[in-house]
Amino acid sequence: MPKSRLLTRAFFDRSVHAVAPDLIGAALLVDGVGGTIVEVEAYDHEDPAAHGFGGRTSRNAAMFGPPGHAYVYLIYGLYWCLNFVCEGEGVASAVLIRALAPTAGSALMQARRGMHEPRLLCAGPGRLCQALGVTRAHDGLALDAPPFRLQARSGKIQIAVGRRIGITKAADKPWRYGVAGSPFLSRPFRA
DNA sequence: CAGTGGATGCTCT
DNA sequence: GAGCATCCACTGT
Repeated sequence: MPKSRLLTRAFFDRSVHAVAPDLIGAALLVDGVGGTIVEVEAYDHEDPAAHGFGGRTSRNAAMFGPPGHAYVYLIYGLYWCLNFVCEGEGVASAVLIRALAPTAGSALMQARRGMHEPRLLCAGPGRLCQALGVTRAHDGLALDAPPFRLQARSGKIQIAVGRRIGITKAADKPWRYGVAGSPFLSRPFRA
């Protein structure tokens, strides 16, 4: 087994704009199922597009909790989205996990998704939560303990930057990060 | 390929 | 009651 550094709270207790690109290439497993993170977006506490911007509510409570924990919410009444809480407790900044390159548990992911094309198993925030079985039950859970397992990126990689997807407020901010050439992105990065 | 619209339900105003 | 950090099926080139 190659040695691997697990991501703990200290990793997330930094600016969300530093954490987000550092998550590209990291391994994310939930109950042993998952893959390599290839796309994320940063949402900071002064960001009108961020759920925590308007203050604490019952939905976004986990965003105001300690760093290194999950914030999971339901979007469009249909799909779950997984975030990693960053910066200090009470700051309400988080990284949205948008796409993985599947590496573990593909059969289970295919069954959960009801489809078989590897490229689309985890290509999008809703899709990857469906594939990994992430639901409201994971909201507020620590990321350095089961069912989560997060391993730091080992090698050096080239990280692409672009505008965030699917939002109307602060849509011009270049806070989307990813692996430019990956076939597992929710959408390609513009050249 | 690109573009459009429906599904579906929770949260906040 | 409006809006939503989405996805899929379907249309038309």
